[in-house]
Amino acid sequence: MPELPEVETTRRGVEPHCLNRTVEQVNVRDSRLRWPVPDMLPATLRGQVITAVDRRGKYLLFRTASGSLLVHLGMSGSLRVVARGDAPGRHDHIDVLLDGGACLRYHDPRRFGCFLWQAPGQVHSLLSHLGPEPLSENFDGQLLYRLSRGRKGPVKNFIMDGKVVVGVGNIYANEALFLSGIHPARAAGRISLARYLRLGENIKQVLTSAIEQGGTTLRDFVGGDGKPGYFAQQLHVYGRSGQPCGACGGVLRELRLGQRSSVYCVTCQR
DNA sequence: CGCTGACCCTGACGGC
DNA sequence: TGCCGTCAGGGTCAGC
Repeated sequence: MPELPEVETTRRGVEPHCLNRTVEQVNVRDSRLRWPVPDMLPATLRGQVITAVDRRGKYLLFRTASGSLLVHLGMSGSLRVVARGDAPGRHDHIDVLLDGGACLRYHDPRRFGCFLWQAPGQVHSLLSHLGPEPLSENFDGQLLYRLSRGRKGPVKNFIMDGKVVVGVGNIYANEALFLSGIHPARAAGRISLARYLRLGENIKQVLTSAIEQGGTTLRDFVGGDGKPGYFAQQLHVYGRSGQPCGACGGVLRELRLGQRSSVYCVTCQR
């Protein structure tokens, strides 16, 4: 479900309800996520004050003095604030009860997400090898150009590699490549600096725009405040295979790269 | 080191 | 109506 804009939308939605709140209780109804929810997590988190809600790539970090709750939403996860006493539904696996009456509820049908603990002063191994944030000054086309030299794999897989840059998932990879006029299957190492500079800017632009729109709602994504995102209306290629290209009118084609669908325009993208 | 494919899991959807 | 195959926004890991 979520790419970086959806995770950031979730972060912004839940942050006001969590900041400076004390965790009163953690209820784990199903611990079988991507990795099991640690047995120690509820007791460790109980009584702690949430001092910040941060994001690293597609991970959310709920900071406390004794460590951080590390949450990933996987493909189908969502985190919402509900009223305490709101009955949990199917796939509502975890509740974090906060003082003041709010409840942070983790929902994840496919259970590809995770709910883990990061010790204070440490960086979890899941985060330690991540590349730069795409919206930071540490990321640009220069970086893409430098890291891509000699690489034969498709550029789409390259920009979705979390060791290169975090947060670029299938939707926005497709969109950024379209905006940049780059064919998704082109070998990453055979793209010029000038084109990577454009791609870097377009990645920033498409992610920023999606965040402003509250993310892309496909199926049932909702942000932390329960509202859907509106970016889907602006998608140029994702989910539009067989439809006309908005730029040239040609029919958009689809191919599979790394087990993921890639939609592109044969005329506009080379 | 880079790349490919299997795998984790449930649900929605299309074809028959 | 039901069964079956396919696909879905994530990422890790093994193997070559």
